[in-house]
Formats: sequence, C-alpha cells, structure tokens
Amino acid sequence: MIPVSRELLGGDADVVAPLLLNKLLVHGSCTGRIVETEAYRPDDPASHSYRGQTARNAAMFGSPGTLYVYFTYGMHYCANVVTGPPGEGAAVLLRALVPVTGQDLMRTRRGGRPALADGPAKLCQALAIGPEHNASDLLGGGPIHLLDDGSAPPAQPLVGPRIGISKSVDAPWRFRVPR
DNA sequence: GGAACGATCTGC
DNA sequence: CAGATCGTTCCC
Repeated sequence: MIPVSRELLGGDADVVAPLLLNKLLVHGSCTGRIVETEAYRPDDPASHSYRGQTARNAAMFGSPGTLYVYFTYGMHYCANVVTGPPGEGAAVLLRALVPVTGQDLMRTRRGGRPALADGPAKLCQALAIGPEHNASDLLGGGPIHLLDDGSAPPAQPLVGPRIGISKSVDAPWRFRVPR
C-alpha cells in the first residue's frame, strides 16, 4: 500500500486517466476503488482550464497529484486529480468508486440511499470531499490520499465518450473497469 | 449590472 | 423527464 507516484501523474490526462483505474481513494475511515475516470486536457473546450487560469480553477494549474474540487449545478461537488506538468491545467475527473471500507459511514452520508459512489457528485458526498479540500495534495500529508495497493489497472479498460458535457462529446476520454 | 449555463442527482 | 439551486463566466 503505497502512494501513487507523482511521476505516474505527470503524463497527459488521457494517458493517466486509465492508469488511475483500480487505485484507491482514501479519506479517513472510508476507502473506494476508482472504477471510472474522465480526462480533461487543457486544449479541450470542455475543460475548466480551456480559457486559462481563474480563481475557481487555480488548483488545476498546480502540481500533479493536487486535488481539484469544483462546485456545480448549485449543489454538487466533483473531484479531480491534477495531471501533467505544473501549470499545464490538466486533470482527471473521478466518476465512480466501488466502496472498500467505511460503507456504513458512506451510506449515512448518502442519506441511506443504496447508490453510494457511482457518480462524480455521489462519490464526493460518500467520502465527504468538499471545497475545504480543494488544492490539497493527494500524495502527501493531506487528509485525502491516492494509494496503490498493487492492483494493476485493467489491461483492456472500457473506453467511451465523456458524459454530461456539450463540447467535444465524441472524444473517447472516459474509462471504466470492465465487469 | 445582468443573464445564461453548467464535468449532476433525485423523485415523479 | 424536469426541477433543484447558485457560483462562475461572459457580455453589455
């Protein structure tokens, strides 16, 4: 059980996104295995970084391994892992986790609903990831950790178009662990 | 200063 | 399938 290497996260977002599959996201007693990711490159019109750095997306321009949390639809938070060299503005959206530890707490945080972390906003709610965690380091002494337990990413991840965006909808930058 | 629009989720 | 709900961005 070791932190994901910063080197691994230094590549292009669409290369790193499938490599994050099967890694673990840990916050306190709650752990989830990452089973769906989505790449956002800086040259992508659908990326928050496309129009340059702003107060909202500043964390995206940090070092690889930085957590970028954003608020959307007036009620939801979503979590990204910053990738690429510092200042580039690339990230991988975490879209789904399979709960590994802390299911009871996750269920409580999810209001008793059965779906715990199978969506980008749901996983933030389940792991209690919020704006206070924006720009924290996932590979260091921060509250949230990105860990490698030795499980390899899938040899043949399912690849498809991204979801919930209106630009670059055809780019095959969504990755999933096959079941 | 104002309006439009979301990297979503839920309940009907 | 539409409503919730508000920060960010962009345009005037």
